[in-house]
Amino acid sequence: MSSIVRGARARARIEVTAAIKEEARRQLASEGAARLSLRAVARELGMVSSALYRYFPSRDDLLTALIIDAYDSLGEAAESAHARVTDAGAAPVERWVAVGEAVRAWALAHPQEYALIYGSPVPGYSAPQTTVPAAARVGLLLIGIVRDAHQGHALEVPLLTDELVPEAVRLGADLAPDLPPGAVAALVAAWAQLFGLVGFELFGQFNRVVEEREPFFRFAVTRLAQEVGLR
Amino acid sequence: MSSIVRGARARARIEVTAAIKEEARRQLASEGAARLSLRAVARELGMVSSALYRYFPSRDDLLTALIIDAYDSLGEAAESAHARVTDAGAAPVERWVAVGEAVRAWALAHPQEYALIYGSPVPGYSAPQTTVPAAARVGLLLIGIVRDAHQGHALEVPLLTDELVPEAVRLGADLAPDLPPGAVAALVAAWAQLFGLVGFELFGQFNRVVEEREPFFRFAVTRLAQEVGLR
DNA sequence: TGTACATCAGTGAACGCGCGTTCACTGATGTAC
DNA sequence: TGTACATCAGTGAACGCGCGTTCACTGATGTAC
Repeated sequence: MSSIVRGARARARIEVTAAIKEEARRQLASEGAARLSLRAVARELGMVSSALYRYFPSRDDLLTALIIDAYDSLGEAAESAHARVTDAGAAPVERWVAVGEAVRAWALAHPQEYALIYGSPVPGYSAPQTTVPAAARVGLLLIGIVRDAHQGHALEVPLLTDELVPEAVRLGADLAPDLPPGAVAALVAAWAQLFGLVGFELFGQFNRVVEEREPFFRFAVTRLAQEVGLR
Repeated sequence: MSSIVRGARARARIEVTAAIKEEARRQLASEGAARLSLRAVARELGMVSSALYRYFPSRDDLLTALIIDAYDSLGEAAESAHARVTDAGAAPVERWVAVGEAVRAWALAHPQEYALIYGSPVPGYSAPQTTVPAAARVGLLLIGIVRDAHQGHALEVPLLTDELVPEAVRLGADLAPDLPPGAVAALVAAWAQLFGLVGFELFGQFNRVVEEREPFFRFAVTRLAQEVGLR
């Protein structure tokens, strides 16, 4: 069966599945993940709650689908921002900053979806392995930037402490065997710190502290790029 | 009335209030903030749920009390770790690292309380101003370390970008008028980034990525200290 | 020191609500011959 | 092309559960005289 010619059933299934996720995302935005309710989603769609079970075997499976979508949506936003500046010939630092700013912009535009993937875990729910590839996209993008800088001999490799050498070597072998371990270790730290900046702004820790958030973020994320060794 | 000689009522009130918070904290640890239930707390204490209303006018007020306690508990842990190394004559970088490690250790020991204060906001709840002083303790500690380094002429003041100067000046005036604005801006960024490292570890982003977490954290938090200008 | 009254912690029933999930069913869509 | 049967989306009722909050009450503790 081609992917275009389809029976009414197959087409309807795709559309209804999309509508369920869309409505669930809407409720996520106003209520948060903990209060996401299958019954409320069904009600809003004019269905009976038990009908949702034709599409998602349980509430957790719906959550998982939303999580994967959120990672993918964020990943796509970051990737396309990165592609835009790369095509314009931007240097590694600018590419790093562009990714950082895309992550921040996406987070501000989708706060509850951001909370779903980078906030406190939903109690009683543990994300299955299926979320891993989508979750890795931003990280891979950052690795790619550092790799390009390294290949262009434009990477100042961060120094390691003795104590971290074995773990840095292991990390390097896992994530980017072609990069110096010091760069990989600094990169992983910067990756976590980037989301620290975004989370603090989004979750209100900057209220009554930082006011001009855009320039502040640009300042901080540029310094992160330099920390990793980009110039 | 002295604070020691008290009637049975006053003493009982203090004890019961403490018992309610303690049990609530226990439930927080196993269920998370969103599932914290007054009825469950009362049940566990052998009381009737309506009796809790003699102590906390609503669920949100209980949450607020837990939030303040959590900030204070974290603040105390950080302050006493800091005092310990300071008394031993540690340099600013070591003091910074000690505070960072205390924050991480507290977070690992109290994950749900950490999530309550630094994780995604609880939907429908907004923290009142009463939480502010407790929330500021770690930040003030970090400012103090940078101030001491500056007074001892051991601070390498971070450079500002032109675009951030006005905000950095404002931040400086607000938080530490005696410090150079560049140091304050870098400090605020490092503060957010510190919690980014802790949050990523705690909320599972480091699973299957970073394995030797203690040396990794020490590496990253030491670099943060250097970023701020500590030597 | 004893008594009358005021305070207040805790009870138990109730209100009104929402939730996830199961199950037997109806009726429309799809498939094999 | 037409018919018999299989598939499956959606229904409606039900199960069993938990929640926050209010309210009139009882009885112990505290206070004033």
